[in-house]
Amino acid sequence: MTAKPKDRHEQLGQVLHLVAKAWRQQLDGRLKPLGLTRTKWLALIFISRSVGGITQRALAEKMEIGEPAVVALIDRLEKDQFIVRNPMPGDRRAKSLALTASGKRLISKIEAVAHALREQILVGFTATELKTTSDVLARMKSKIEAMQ
Amino acid sequence: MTAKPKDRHEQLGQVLHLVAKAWRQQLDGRLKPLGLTRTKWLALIFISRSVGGITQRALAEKMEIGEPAVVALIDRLEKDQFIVRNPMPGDRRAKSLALTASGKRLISKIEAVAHALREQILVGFTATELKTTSDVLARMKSKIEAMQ
DNA sequence: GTATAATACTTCACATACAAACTATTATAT
DNA sequence: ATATAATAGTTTGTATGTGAAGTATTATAC
Repeated sequence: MTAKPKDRHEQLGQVLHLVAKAWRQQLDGRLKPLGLTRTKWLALIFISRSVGGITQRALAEKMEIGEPAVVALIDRLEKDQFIVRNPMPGDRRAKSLALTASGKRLISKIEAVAHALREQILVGFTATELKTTSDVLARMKSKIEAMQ
Repeated sequence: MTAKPKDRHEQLGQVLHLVAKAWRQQLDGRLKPLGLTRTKWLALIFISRSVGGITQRALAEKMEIGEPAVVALIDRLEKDQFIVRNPMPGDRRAKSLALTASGKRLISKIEAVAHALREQILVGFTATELKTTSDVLARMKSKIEAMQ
């Protein structure tokens, strides 16, 4: 009795989670000296990449966390003086998040560290391997998301 | 100017995290009707797979979380009556974790749900694709872990 | 054989997530 | 035009994580 193809990949899900976790932990470790936690640097990156301000609602969606989590997160980042809540022109309900000068200074350091780590991790794989992996992961993501 | 190979895979890290997250969220959603959270069902699986009891320290290592997190987790699982803390023969410092009858009943349901989801996600990929992806992810994990 | 170090668990303070309920504002339906 | 919906943000309660410090027990060094 030969195992079905899929059975030979029972560990794939496990490995997937472990790699993702290890990657995050490496990045966390390297950004910690800058006084940043994962949630904080992720938020800073999303805010910096948005042009003309971003609402808390939009940030919550990009980060795939809830609005209450964003409220607390923004509270902390504001206390750190990395960002500010500005009024949103045309909608008095919403707030427009923006980096402070101090926050902007951080961003380039964050991006540099993330880029260096990615290079370190991806070196040594063939273009074909990386392409297949990217494709498979992207298709898996679509498939999972299609499950509602 | 052509992009270097690695630059074409800048999104790989992002996709990797998003797939892992989507997968976890699907599983979370399916196990929620059983009254379980991710941390709880993960702990139950590790405990059930250990023969002859497992210490909190060992569980923390398998789950890759800290000991204080395990203490709180075991408190909750004990309150749910899924597990019990037994004295560890030969070492009065340690506790031996074991499933209750109720906990054992849960395990088969958890494993069935996880297996069904994995099947759903992995169907439609070729054996080659899955093998390459598994290999790449496993090598990435080793490489990251070798960074200390 | 006792001082010291390591180990297993716990507690505390805090960061971070979710769900549900609340407030203020804006949009929609009639 | 006003009653009703939806939206943006907040608050609250609970679950879950980390780091630092504490307690009890076991192992090690001399």
